[in-house]
Amino acid sequence: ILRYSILVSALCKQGMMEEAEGLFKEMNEKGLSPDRVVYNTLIDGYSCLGNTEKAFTLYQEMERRGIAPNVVTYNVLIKGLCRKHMFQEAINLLKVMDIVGLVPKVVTYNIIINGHVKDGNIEEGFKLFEEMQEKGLAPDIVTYSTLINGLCKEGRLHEAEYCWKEMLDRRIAPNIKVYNTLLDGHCRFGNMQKAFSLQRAMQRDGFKPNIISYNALINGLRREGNMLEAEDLWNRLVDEGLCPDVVTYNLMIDGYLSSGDTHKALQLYEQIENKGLEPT
RNA sequence: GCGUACUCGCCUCA
Repeated sequence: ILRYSILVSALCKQGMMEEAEGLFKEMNEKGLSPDRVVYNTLIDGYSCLGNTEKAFTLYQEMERRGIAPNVVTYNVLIKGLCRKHMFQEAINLLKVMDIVGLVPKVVTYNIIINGHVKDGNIEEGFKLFEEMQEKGLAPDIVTYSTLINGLCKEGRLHEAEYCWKEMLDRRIAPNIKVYNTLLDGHCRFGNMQKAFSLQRAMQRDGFKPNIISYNALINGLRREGNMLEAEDLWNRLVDEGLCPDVVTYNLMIDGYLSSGDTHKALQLYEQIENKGLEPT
């Protein structure tokens, strides 16, 4: 059953639900009854694909078979609802949890807050941020990162920095993801000076910029039409042992095309053969 | 063994 659940999880992450269902059937036929983890995994798979109906069908099925949903079950259901912007339904599930005696975790709130952020409604996110604390749940690094991300995406960088400081005041140690979030915020709104100084700060703090950090910076330069500096960064990341990924290629190709450098764009396009595809 | 945050695009929602 452990092997199955690992396999099912891998398939769900790839969105290969037919295959996952196949394994699920196979388990049933072999008389191995899928446990809660397997159900949660499948429900999560469908939630990620936006198939809420199927997710809820499985939820009902597990209840019918006497497998009690746990917090993770509700978390993944809530995630699916948030993805479809069904926030009221998500809140209703919180109530259901309460009725069945399950206590939402920080993760549960983080999921909903992120849903609001992706929906462009950060104010709702802050309301939940308050609410979770009233319930005695302490925001963690993901909570802060989610809120900082929301503020950054709206160009509210001062508030993002304030939020960042509050996080540090609470003795929550930053990680590379939060640094990248803020870094991208500065890049996105044209403050490359700040972005580079933040990059230095993260290094001082012991975090080596990763490919995501570089992509954010390159994207900022690309927006400014500064492909020369973008190339410098490309070289630097390679020097540091990082490998440009599909995103890096897409950004550079797009930048070269915008600046009319079709040749360079084509060169990169050809190099990409060994990798994944490119949109734009 | 399952769930939450960061970069281009896609998908999804309205």
